[in-house]
Amino acid sequence: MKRKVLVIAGATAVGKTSCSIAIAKQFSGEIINGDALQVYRGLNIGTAKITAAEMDSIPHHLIDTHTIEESYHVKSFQEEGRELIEAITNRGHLPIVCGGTGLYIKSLLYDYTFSDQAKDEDFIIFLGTLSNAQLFALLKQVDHKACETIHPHNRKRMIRALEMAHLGDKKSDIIDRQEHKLCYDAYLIGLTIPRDQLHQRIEQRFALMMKQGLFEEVEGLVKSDPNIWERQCFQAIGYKEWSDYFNGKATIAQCGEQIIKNTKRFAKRQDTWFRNQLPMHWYDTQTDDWQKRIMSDVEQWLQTKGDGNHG
RNA sequence: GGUUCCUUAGCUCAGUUGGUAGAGCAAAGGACUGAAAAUCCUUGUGUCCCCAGUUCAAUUCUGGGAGGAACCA
Repeated sequence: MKRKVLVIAGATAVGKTSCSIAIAKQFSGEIINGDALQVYRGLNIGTAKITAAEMDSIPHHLIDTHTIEESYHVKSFQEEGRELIEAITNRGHLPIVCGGTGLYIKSLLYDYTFSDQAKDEDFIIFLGTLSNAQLFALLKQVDHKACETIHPHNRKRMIRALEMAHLGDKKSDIIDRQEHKLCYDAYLIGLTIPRDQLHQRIEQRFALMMKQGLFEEVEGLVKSDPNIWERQCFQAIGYKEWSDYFNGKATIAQCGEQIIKNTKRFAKRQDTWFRNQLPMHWYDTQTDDWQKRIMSDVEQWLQTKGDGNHG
């Protein structure tokens, strides 16, 4: 029988965190963070990370597990997430994945496979010297099928596919070998709210972040690490935008505008992902009874036998 | 009060020697299998401020009106 996993997903600032706490309390759950950037210690305000007080003694996992010098990847998330689901289930608790990183959540729930092969840095450096057209031509030779889904301008994807082929397992072959079915008896909750209201919430939340000391947090990180701008974690919205300020190219207000704009775009991409990539059950947080409906739907789902046919 | 200039997409502005219009930004939609808060793709009908005149035809020319800007009193 498949393990039960509850997922709470949706765009940034819809209210996933408070929803997850309410559900965890009701069904004795433990929360697995599904946000790519909340694993980094020190990135707190800008990632809207849950505070110890907000956790309300609900166990949380995959938060603050990495330093800002480290890099985190889907593969690690998938491995650690699966181990956690196992452990939490064995404890008699309900695993609840809560977050907004679509790829992470999908790779955890489905049979995505990532090889163990080590990187060939020299090869990647070589690929970096090629033009887009050259990369595409090369990919066409080694993995013709992958070309169908990778746009010839998307360097990152072309380089990765070429790397996979170089290491001996083509991207298209790996995908063909998968069943593309849920590995768990998962119930996916998608939180949503009309776009214009989400935009308002994003603006309000940014103002709150500034009040809570976002700028000071960034300033502290900049002072503590001379290479901070090259760190993977500093491609996060709410952090990367400040480089213009520290270079003297923008004011604090201008950086703030940029952060709000990027957050709105990000929220749109998240919506698109969850809408089209995963079998979500949507709940509009504008309706009065959305929490009640979630509680009763989850209750019902918990009583079914794990056949994985939800969604 | 006078003179000159301005009014076109959500915003900033091009433009049409008269044949109903297009850039940037914003926005919307989409893709996504080891950076994913990343990376990449697609999308422009709008009373061309209002009214009247000239004209086969006016957003474009003429007159009037409204709103705005600068300068002069």
